[in-house]
Amino acid sequence: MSNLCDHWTVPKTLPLLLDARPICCPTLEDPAGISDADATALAVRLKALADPARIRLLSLLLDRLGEGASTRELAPLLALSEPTVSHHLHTLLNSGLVAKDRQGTTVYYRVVPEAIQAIARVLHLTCC
Amino acid sequence: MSNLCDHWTVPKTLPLLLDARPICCPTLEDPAGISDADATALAVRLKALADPARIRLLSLLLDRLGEGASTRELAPLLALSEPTVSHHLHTLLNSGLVAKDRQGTTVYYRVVPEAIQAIARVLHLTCC
DNA sequence: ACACAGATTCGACATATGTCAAAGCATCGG
DNA sequence: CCGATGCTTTGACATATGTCGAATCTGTGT
Repeated sequence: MSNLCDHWTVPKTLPLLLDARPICCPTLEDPAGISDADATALAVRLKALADPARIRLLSLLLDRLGEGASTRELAPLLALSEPTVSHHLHTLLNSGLVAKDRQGTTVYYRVVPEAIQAIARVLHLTCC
Repeated sequence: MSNLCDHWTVPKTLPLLLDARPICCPTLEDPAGISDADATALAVRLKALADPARIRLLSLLLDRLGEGASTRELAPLLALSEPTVSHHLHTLLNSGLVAKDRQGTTVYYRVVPEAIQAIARVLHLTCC
């Protein structure tokens, strides 16, 4: 379990880390506040996190930080079908919150803690 | 503007602060990870945050930390109708992210930084 | 009581989202 | 090459969400 190769697929759709710009940027005098593009980019990440099933999924993956877990393994723990779990994992993958690594026929997903930290940092900087 | 009375309405539907339990709670041996109830509670807050319009709304309110702003004032800045802005403010209010204070006929909304900090803390503790 | 200004609620609509069963892919072992 | 195993995609469906115009409500002043 510990000697898996490190072929973790980094998602391409979104950068791994946000550029940590807070929601309220004091140096900008932009009267409209944060830009629509920045707001949308942040919303995409938050949306990926904002679902009970995906939060429980992340929770389970955080318990298996080194190894990761497969769709087949996760589905019964969430009492959801495999297609549904696959769909949620896809969402998490697209937003950079998890990475995947194919090991033969089974695909292992693991959490990407830096991505969660990045969101936490944005929110923290917003209200420091 | 600075001598407004402090009648800010604290929302009743959700506690002001989360109980700051991380997504992965190492002290629990719960095989199913975070409980469904906790996951849903966290998801409700994140969902409130996970929308571009509401993020921009918070951004604008963060620029007026002391005074707050009204629906009428905010709607043109977002290029949205007043009912829509009212709806978003209601969502933010219900999740504890903003508070409101009626001053005559106009209602002033202000951000509740502690609520955002609480979410940031949960995410930070999750991946520390 | 009345009219007005501001905010919210209502009704309607289009779109997005979560879910599953069934079908389709991909990889490994004979 | 073929079957078995695990994962994903597709199609369908119900529900949730964002948006607006119109109607309604709430408080202020005359």
